[in-house]
Amino acid sequence: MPTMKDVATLAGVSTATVSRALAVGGSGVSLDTRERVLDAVKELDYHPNHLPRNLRRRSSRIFGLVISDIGNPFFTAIARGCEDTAHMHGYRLVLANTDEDAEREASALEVMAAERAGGVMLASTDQATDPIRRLLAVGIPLVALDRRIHGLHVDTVTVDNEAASYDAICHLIALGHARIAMVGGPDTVSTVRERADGYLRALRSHRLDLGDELLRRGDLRESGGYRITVELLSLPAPPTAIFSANNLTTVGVLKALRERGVRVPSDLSLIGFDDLSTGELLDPPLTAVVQPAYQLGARAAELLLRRVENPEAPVQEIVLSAKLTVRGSTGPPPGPEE
Amino acid sequence: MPTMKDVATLAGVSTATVSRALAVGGSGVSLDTRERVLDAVKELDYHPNHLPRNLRRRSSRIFGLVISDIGNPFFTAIARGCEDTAHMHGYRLVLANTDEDAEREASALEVMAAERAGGVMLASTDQATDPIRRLLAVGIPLVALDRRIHGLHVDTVTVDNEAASYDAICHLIALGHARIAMVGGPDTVSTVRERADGYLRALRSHRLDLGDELLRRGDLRESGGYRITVELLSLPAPPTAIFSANNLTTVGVLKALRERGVRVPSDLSLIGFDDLSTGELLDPPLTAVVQPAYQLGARAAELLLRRVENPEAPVQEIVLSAKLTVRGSTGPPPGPEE
DNA sequence: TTGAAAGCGCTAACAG
DNA sequence: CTGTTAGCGCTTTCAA
Repeated sequence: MPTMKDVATLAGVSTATVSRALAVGGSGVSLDTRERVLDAVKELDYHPNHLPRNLRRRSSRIFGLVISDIGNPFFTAIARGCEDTAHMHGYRLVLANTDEDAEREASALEVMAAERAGGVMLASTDQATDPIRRLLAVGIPLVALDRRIHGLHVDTVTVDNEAASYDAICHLIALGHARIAMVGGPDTVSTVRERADGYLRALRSHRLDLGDELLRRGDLRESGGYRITVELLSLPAPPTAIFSANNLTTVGVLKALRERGVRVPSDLSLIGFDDLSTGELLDPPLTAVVQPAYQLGARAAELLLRRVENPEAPVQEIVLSAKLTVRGSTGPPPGPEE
Repeated sequence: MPTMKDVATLAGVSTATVSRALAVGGSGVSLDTRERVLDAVKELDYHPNHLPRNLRRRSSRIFGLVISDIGNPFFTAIARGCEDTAHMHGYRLVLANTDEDAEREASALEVMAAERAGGVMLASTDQATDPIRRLLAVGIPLVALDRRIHGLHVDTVTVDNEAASYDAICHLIALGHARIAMVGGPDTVSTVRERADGYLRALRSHRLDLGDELLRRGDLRESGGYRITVELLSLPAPPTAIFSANNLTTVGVLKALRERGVRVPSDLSLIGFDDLSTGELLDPPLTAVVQPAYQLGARAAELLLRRVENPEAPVQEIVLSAKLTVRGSTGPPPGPEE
C-alpha cells in the first residue's frame, strides 16, 4: 500500500506538491512536476486514502441515505433518484436500512455522524431524535425525505399525502361506497398520519361518519395488511372498500382477500397508496395512488447539495403531488340483494 | 463539537485514559476514573469521531455490500441477511447500488477502498477487475456473493444455479414440452451462465436439440424480458414454455404475454428463476425456482467476519441450493388440434 | 511554483 | 492504572 509519501519520494517532490498535483484541477503545480507525479502514481499503483483527507477537511463527499425499508420498491426508487443526482455532482451514496425500527435508525445515524458523512437524507420513523440532534451538532447537513421530522425545521421533500388520500377516498365515494376502511400504519410516521387525515376529511365532507372501527393501524408491512384485512372481513358489517396506506400492506390485503375468496372489485374495492412493481399484472390491475418516488429522491439530493455549498441558505420545503391512477380494482359496491 | 481532548481536560486525565475508558469493555482503567470520564462525556455531549480511529487502526467496522440492483427483491433479501449478521457482530452495513453497470461497480469499489471499509461483499458484474484488485491490494477482505468473480480465488457464497435450472427444465419436459425457450442475461454474469448451462444440459439429456433460436439474452431487467418475449412469440414456431432467468425479467415476460393475450399455462408455461414478491398473488401463481436469498447474505457476512478475524484462513466456497416451487404457471403444452 | 511544518482527533506502544 | 509520545496519511497555511 504505497502512500503519498512514497509517491513524493519517487517523483522527487514533497507530499504537499503531490497533494496539489492530485487535487481536482491540479492547479498550482507546473505541468512538468504534475507529469512526474502522475508517472510516479502510475508506477507505484498509488491510490489515495480518503480517511486522512476527510479527517483534515472535516467532511467527506459521501452522502448517506437512511431509509426505512429496503424491500419496498418505493424506497428503492427514491434511492435511485438520490444516487443519480449525487453522482452527477461528484458525491457517492451509501444506503442504510432501518426496517422501520427506531433503534436501527439511531444506529445508522450514529454511523453517519461518527464517520462524518458529507450529508444525510432521512426517511424518519421520527423516534430517533437524539441521534438526529447529534448529526446536526456535528455539523452534518440533514434533509428530511418523504417524512417530516417532528419539531425540526430542516430542508424537506415530501408528497402531498393528505390531498392524494382525499382524492382516493372521493373516488370510492363517487362509486357509491359508504363503508370504506383504511389500513394505516404507526402514528409516528408523518406520511401515515397525513393519509389518515385525507381519509377522514373525505368521509367528513361527505357526511360519512364511520367511527373508529374502520380506521386501523398496521405496520407498513405485508403481515399487518393481512392481519387487519382478516379482522375487517370478520366484522358484523364489513367494509365494501379498503384504502391501503402503503404498498407492502397492499400485498397483505390482497393475500387475505384472495384467501377468503373475496372478489375484487365485485365484492370489495381496493385502492393502494403507492404502486406495486407488478401492479399492472395483478388481476384485476390495482387502482393506486402513484407517487413520484424517483423525483422525491432527486430533489432531496439537490437540497442536500445546496445546503452543503451554502450552510446558511434558507430552509426549503418541497411538496410534490401524487396522483390517483384508476385501474381495475375499484368499482361500485355489491348490490344489496346479491 | 467537543473532542476527546476536551473530555480529557474536563475529567482531569489524559486523552489516552479517555480512549481506554471509552473502549469496549473499558478495561485498564479504574472504576473511579472511568466514571469521571463518562460524566465529562455526558456533560460535554461528546461523541467520538471514527475518522481518526479508522486512520490509526487502518480499518473500520463497516462492511460494504455492493449489489447490482437495489430494485430487485432478491438483492434486498440478501441485504437483510448481511445486515442482520453483521449487526450481531458489531459491524454496520452500508449498501451501494451498481445497476448492473461496470462503471458504477468500479466507482462503488473505489469508494470502499478509499474509505477503508472493514470488508466488502460483492455481487459482481465481473467486469470491474481493476478496482477489485485495488481493494485486495489495500488489504480489504472481499467476499463474492451470489456471483463468482472470474479468475479470483476468494471466499464465495453462491447458489447451485445449474442444478436448479436443470430441475426446472426437466419439470417442463416431464409435462410434455419440447419447445422450451430461455430468457437469459449477459454472459459475463456467472449466475446467468450457469442457468443457461442447466437449461442446455436438461435439453441434451432428453435429446431435445433446439439450436440457438430459443436461448436468448436479456438484460436482467423488465424491458429485456418484455422485448425477448415479443420476439419469441413472433417466431414461426413459438415456444410452448419459457424459462426466465431472473425475477425482473419474469415481470417483463408476463407483461408481454398478457398484452398478446397468451394464456398461462394453457397456451404457454412459464417458470421464473427467483420468486416475485407478489408471486403467489399472480393469476396463475408463478412456478419458480426459489432462492435462499437471506441465507446467501447471512453466510456471506459470516465468511467476511471470519476473514477479518483471520486473514490467513483457507478460502471457503459455499454453495446453497435453490428449489423448484411448482405453482400454477406450468402445465402441459396446448394440444395439436386446439 | 514549491517545501517545511503543523495539524485533523484519535490509538497504541512504552514508561513509570 | 495512567501519562507521554509518536504517529495514522493526508491537506493547508506560511514562507521562500
